[in-house]
Amino acid sequence: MAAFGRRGCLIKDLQVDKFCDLVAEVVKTFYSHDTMDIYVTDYTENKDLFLYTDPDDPDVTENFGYPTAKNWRGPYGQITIMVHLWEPHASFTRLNINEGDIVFLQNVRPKMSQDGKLEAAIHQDRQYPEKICVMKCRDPRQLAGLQQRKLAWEEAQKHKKTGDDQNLPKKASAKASAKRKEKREQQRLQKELDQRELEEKVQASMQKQKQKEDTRAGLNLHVRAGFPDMNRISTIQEIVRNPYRHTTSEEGLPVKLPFINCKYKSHMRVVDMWPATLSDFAQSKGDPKFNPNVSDKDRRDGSHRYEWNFALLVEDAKSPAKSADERITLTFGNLQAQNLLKMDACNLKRDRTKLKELEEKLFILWGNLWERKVALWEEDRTKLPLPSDDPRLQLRNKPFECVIEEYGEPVGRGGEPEYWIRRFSTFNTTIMG
DNA sequence: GGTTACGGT
Repeated sequence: MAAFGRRGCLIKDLQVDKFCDLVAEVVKTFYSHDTMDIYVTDYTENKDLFLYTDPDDPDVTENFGYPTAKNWRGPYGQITIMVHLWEPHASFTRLNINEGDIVFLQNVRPKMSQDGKLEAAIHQDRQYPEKICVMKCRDPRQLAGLQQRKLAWEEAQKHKKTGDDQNLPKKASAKASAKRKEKREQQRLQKELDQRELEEKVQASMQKQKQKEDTRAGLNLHVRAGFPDMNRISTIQEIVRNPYRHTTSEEGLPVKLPFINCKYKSHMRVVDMWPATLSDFAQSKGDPKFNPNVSDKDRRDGSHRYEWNFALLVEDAKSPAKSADERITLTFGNLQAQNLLKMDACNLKRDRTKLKELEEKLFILWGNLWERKVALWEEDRTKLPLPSDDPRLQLRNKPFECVIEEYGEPVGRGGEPEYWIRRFSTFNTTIMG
């Protein structure tokens, strides 16, 4: 995965041929057969950019021989750069990005146009031809900086029009000067306060926005996933076929790794679970059936030491799985389950209160899936999993956002494992009770 | 790898 914001910079700092990443607002798009131009701004000024003049600005009486943009709707000034997109970025952008969107642009290559105006291009990645370097930003922290610069720019434009900064006296006594200094200091403090307030407001509004989008996407707001700045949503296919598993050995031979330690952000729906008895979701470490390598210590106090041990079968929120390879199993050991449930394992066969609590928590996650699983079995011995849109299932559950962690489980005794099993679980994902 | 602050497909 590309390092996020490694070469992040602002339009004001762009230099020809110095690759960089930008977070910017799309103000205009134009496409033609297999390329696309996007005009983006991050509300910082670069004097090498094309000057878009405001036709309503009385100060602009002539354009000094520069071309004007007649139908330009703003923003005016030198804060917008044209970025020329080559495939595959062009198609992706044409389908997924609209004017007004905030985008994260990777590997932007600034260049000079023939008439000396700063422009940029995103070329096809030679090493990974499928890689898309245009992403829509949703994350509050990434958006906040841009929003602040936008507000600051708009504020500055307003002042420019009313001419506030021209009312300062040209000459002043020392006393007046000191007074002005004090006033400036006050203004500075006030500005700092305003800024902090603004930041909080932006944060709050972004969070609200994210919630709104999640609601629109039909996501379960009671399940919270960490890493809010990870906004690339992976599908099961992408996770299963992670291209980074294919690599090269020291001898230069192709190698397929059994697993990769990495994390994905996903939108998932639960379609089955294991084991088939809810009270078996926690197991005693002293039980040799569950823990074959049970130690004397475990056996001694085993009856009091319980661990979570269950699995969930999930599929993509957007597309009901057509085949088994469009689903993955999430495995929950003690740590992952504690994080998901915010509950400690215990003897669920004895503690009915905890069992009820678990049932209620998991209901939030999987809706009526459990009761349908039980009912279908009792009706005519129908077993899950079924396709999630199977009418018999009458499934009423909401997909949720989660961080999925991929890891390898070593198999074999002694030091060197004989082989590894590729496993998935959730990470930093919690059911909010 | 395409031409000029439009063109709006």
